[in-house]
Order: sequence, then structure tokens, then C-alpha cells
Amino acid sequence: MAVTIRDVAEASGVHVSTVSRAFSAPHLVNPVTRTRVLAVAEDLGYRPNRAARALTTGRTHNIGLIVADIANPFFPPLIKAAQAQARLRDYHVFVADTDEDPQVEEELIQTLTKQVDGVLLCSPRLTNKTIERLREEVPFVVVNRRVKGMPTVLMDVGRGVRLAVEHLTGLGHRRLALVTGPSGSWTSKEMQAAAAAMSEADVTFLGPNAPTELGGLAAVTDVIASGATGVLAYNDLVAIGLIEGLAERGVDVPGEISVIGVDDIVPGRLSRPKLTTIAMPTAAAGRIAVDLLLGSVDSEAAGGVTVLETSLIVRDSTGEANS
Amino acid sequence: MAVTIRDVAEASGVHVSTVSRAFSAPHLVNPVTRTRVLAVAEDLGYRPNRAARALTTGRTHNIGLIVADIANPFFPPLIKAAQAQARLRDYHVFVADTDEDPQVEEELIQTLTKQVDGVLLCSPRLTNKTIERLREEVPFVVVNRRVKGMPTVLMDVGRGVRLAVEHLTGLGHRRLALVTGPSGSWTSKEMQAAAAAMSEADVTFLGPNAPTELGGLAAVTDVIASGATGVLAYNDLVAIGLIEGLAERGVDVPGEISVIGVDDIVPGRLSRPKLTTIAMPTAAAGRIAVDLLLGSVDSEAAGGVTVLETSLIVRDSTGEANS
DNA sequence: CCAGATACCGCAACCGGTTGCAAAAAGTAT
DNA sequence: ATACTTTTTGCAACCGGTTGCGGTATCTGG
Repeated sequence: MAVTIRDVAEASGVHVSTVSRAFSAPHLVNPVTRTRVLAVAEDLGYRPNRAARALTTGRTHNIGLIVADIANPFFPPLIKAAQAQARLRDYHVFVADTDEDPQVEEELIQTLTKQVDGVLLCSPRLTNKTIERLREEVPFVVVNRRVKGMPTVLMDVGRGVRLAVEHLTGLGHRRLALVTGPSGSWTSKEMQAAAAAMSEADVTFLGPNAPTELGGLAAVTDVIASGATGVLAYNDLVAIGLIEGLAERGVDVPGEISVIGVDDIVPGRLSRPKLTTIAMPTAAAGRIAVDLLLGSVDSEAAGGVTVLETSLIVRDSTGEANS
Repeated sequence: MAVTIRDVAEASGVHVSTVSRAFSAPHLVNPVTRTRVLAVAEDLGYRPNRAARALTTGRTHNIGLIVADIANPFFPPLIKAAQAQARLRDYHVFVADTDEDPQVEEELIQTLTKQVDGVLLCSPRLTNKTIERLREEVPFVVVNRRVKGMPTVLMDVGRGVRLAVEHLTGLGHRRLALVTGPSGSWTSKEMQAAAAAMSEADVTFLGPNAPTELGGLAAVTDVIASGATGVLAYNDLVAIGLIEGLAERGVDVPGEISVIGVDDIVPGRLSRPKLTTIAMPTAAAGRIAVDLLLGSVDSEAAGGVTVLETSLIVRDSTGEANS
């Protein structure tokens, strides 16, 4: 049915190996034969069969991208960037969604493992031990989590947290709260560590919470009880949920409580009040992670740790402490 | 390196063909040999090589899923459902994002075509002619668009629109507006057709608009100018943008203008005011579309058209007309 | 006890590329 | 013109499964 390399070989009067090389090892074939072969191939509409190629080379030209939840607006920009970058390198991306479940995450990696050349693990909830074990089976690049000896792309939330806390204390807030994320989240731990390290601030930790609007909604009672007037949420979704919940209780943001999110997702830019947030360079992370992964696939060189900058974007959900 | 079918054959004292059949044609091998082979395989950690299998069978066991924009909350539930369903059938899903660009959409299909057994096309912006041409190369299932002779999954927006219009007129709104979507959108046309068919309502059409919050924001001026007090937006994102924009102009929703969205995405459920919306059965659509696709891949039977129900969910963004 | 059907299994070709090796062709130096 | 390189191409094995065909063992009925 489909046109194969042998059809092209026959039509252009050379051996199949020459056709093969015309595509995958141009320097090994005479330029004039090469152009002729390519022309014939184009003419016949030849497209190399990836499965066949994968069989001999051991490269599927696919990569896996594992995220906790596609529905979280944090991920789509990262996914898009990763896909675009992969496509540039003639790779395709399997996106898989773990529903925030470490169990599912591990299974997914297992089944993906044999059909991809490498896996991008975004904010994994797995234990380090598990990740290191899985690592034997397929190259990884980890995003938003530090795992010993693994190529990693990190976003410097610590810095963002420091900026956020300074912003809040600068506005006169004395009692702060950090609405933390899921218990397995590296980012959440980083945020706690960064906040705890700031001796000038009095911050209580509230959590763990689901990294969604519902998680924010659920944290409202604790936030109010904490007496904090400045709140840093695990992410924008949580912040939005929190603001909603506070509004329902008649608490004004930023009038009574200031709220800061993390991620700078689009809904946060358009919500009311517009969300003050720590911007994460998600697209850059996706792009770089793919480069790192494909780099470590081709050469055995395991990349190090890349840290991307974050920044604080001040909008309308934070204001002066009133007292 | 990896353990192959031959390793298993040797270790269990049978021929490779028997091992192969133990997996893919159980009824052709003696139950006791089969269990033994399976045990040995399990023991050795054997995993069949999909590329090799694909080479002989011509089935990659991958499907493509093409959406306009992963970042649109409408899609994730559909994607998740499709992936889950595909996984049940031992298939994997390539998700691709066209950035709302028909050009990109076509290229994507072209490159995907050779490495998947079928493609799910969600709300395609391509012309019918192009789709029918591409159809020669790979089986399709189209979601949210009617293309002659193609297996299709539709959501009955028409009904949703009728319910929405009735809801608005029932609240006393006389002048209505429909904020339409992108020009290539089948859903948008359906909505217009359904609205136009309701002779009792006076509805003006505003658009086309980008199917995002920004699109809604941009439509604010027109909406105000139209004098409508009841507005149906192309989707929830547009509705949210619209409400934001109206708020900025000091127009209260639902006090002065009632707004209805489409899709019932999570942000709409949590926004203020909570969005009245037409709920779309996206997860069901994803599931069914995959079944249809895999059905038409296995047997040549081209499925027909499946229509899924929609419903109106009344929340807080609609209210009595004040006059 | 035997012909014929049935169940199970092995053989080997094949899918469509890739690649090490060697032969042939072309180029260079002597 | 000869011997030696270098470039270009062909040959054939191989990747890891699948599957049509045929052989052997077991079972059936008469």
C-alpha cells in the first residue's frame, strides 16, 4: 500500500541502502545521487516508516511528558513549549496525566518506558527512591523537583517567595500564612523552607491542600482562624479558590486580607481582584527540558541542574495592612 | 539489552512463534504451555516491543488527538477521558495543539498520519474539503463538527441554546446578543442557527471573536452598544472575559446584563458571579470518540453520528430583566 | 484398529528500514 | 602507468515481533 524505501530504490535505480543513507547519512552518498533520490522520493510521496526505523535504531523518536493534571492551567504552556521544541527535533510527545496520583504516575512511566526515548517528569509526586529506580529503565529529565544526580530544570520559587514575603511585610502585614500544596510536592517544600528562613516574618503553614480551586476553598476556615492578613498560596488556582471562599464569608481581598498566588496563569490575570502572583517561566522550562532530555538521549552526557528565574508580579490582590 | 521474545522462548523451551501466540492469539496455544510461557515472560520482565509489532501488523497502537488549544479548559476533560479510554484498549494518545491555526492543524495531521492508527479531530477549523482529502490517509473521528459521511460525535448545542434563550426570555429579557466564536467554528454556526430559528427572540450576533477571555474582553463595547440585556457567549472563557470587561465599565452582572456561557468549565463554577452555562458532556465525548475511532480502525465499519445531550445550568450570572 | 478431524506447535518468510563490510569507482601521488 | 587513498555504492544480516503453512500428536467415531 504505502510507498517504501524499496520503491524509491527501484524508481531511482539505486540500492535501498543508498536511499536509506540519502536520508539518514547524507555525507555518505554522492550529492548528485542524493538529490536524485530525494526528488524521486518526494515524487512518490515517500515517508519513512518510524516503526521500522525504531526497530533497528532503538530510537522511537517519541518522548513522554508526565504531568499531574492537564486541567491545571500551569501545565498547558509547558506542554505546548515542549511539543513545539520536540517537533523541531523531529520528536513527538506523549502527554500523560496522573490525576495527582503517585500510583498512576508510576504505572504510566512503566507502560510508557518501552515506547519512548525519554521521559519528562513534571513536578513528580513519586519518592526519590522510586524515581531513581525507574531511572534505570529510561532517561529522565525532572522539572520542578530536585533529584540527586538527575538532569533537572528548576524554577526558583524560593526567590519568588522571598520577594512575596518582602512585598507583604513592606505593606505592613505582620502575620502571614502559607497555604501549602500537596504533601509530596517539592515546590511546596521549597516554599516552606524559603518562608521559614525569613526570620523577620511570622508565617504559619496551613496544609496540605489540593493544588486546585477546591483546595483553596477548603483552606478558607484555617486562613481566617490563623489571623493572618497576608497569605501566600501554593498556586494561583488555590489563591483563586481562597479569594472566592473569603468573599463568601464576607472577607474582602485585598481590603482585609492580601493574597498572593504562584504561576501567573491566565485566569489569575483576569480574575477580580487581579491576582498578585509569582510568575513561573513555564514555557522556557518546557523548551529547556526537552533540549536537556534529547541531549542526554543522544550523548550519554547527563545534564546538570538548570535554574530559571521567577519574579513577583504585583496586581490588585495585595494591599496595605489596615491597622 | 532488553529481553526479547526469543529469550522467553529459549527460557521456556518453546519456539518464538508459540510465545508470540501466547500473547496475541491465546486460543491457538495449549493452556498449560501458555501459562508457563506467561510465567517465564513475567519472570524475565518481558515487554513486547511495540515498534516490532507495528512493523508487521501495521498497527502502531497510537492515536492522535488534535485540539485547538490545550489551555482552553474545555479540552482537558475530553483529553483525559480519551486517554483513559485509549489506555483501556492498549492504545496511547498523541495530543497536539494547533494554536487555533488551520494551517498548523493540517501540517500536524500530515506528520501524525504515518504514526498513528487514527486521529481524533476536535472542533476542527479546517474546511470540509481538506478534511475529506486527509481522510484518505488515515481514519478520523470528528468531534463537534458535522462532516459528511464521517464518524462523528456531536454535542447538541442547539438544544442548549434554545434552553438558554428560553431562560433569558423567561426572565423578561427582550433584546439578546450572541457573542459568536471564531469564524471557522461549527459550534458557533450551530449556535447562530439555533438562535436565529427562535422567532420569539430578538437576538443580534456579535463577532467573530477569539474563543478566550481576551475575546470576551474585546466584545464588551459591542455588547454594550447592542443594547442587549441578555447575552449568550460562545463559551465560558468568553463569558468570563465579558463579565470582567463589563465590571470594568461599571456594568453589573446579572444586575444590568445577564450572561450565559457554554462548556461548564471549572473556573466558571467558581467565578463571581457563578456562571450560568450550557454544560457540555466533554468527558463522554472523549470516551465515545475513542471507541468509535478504534472501532473503525479494527473493522471497516464507519460509525455514524452520535449526538450527546447538553443541559442548562442556572447559576448566578443571569437574573430578572429590570425594566 | 484405522481413517479423518482437531489441537498444538515449529519453521521460515516477512514487515521496512539500518549498518558493517567489502567491492567498485574515482582521485592522487609517485 | 602503477600503487595507494578516498569516495561511493551494493550486499546481506539484523532489529523483534507476526503469521501462513505444514507436520506431529491427540482425539473422534465407526
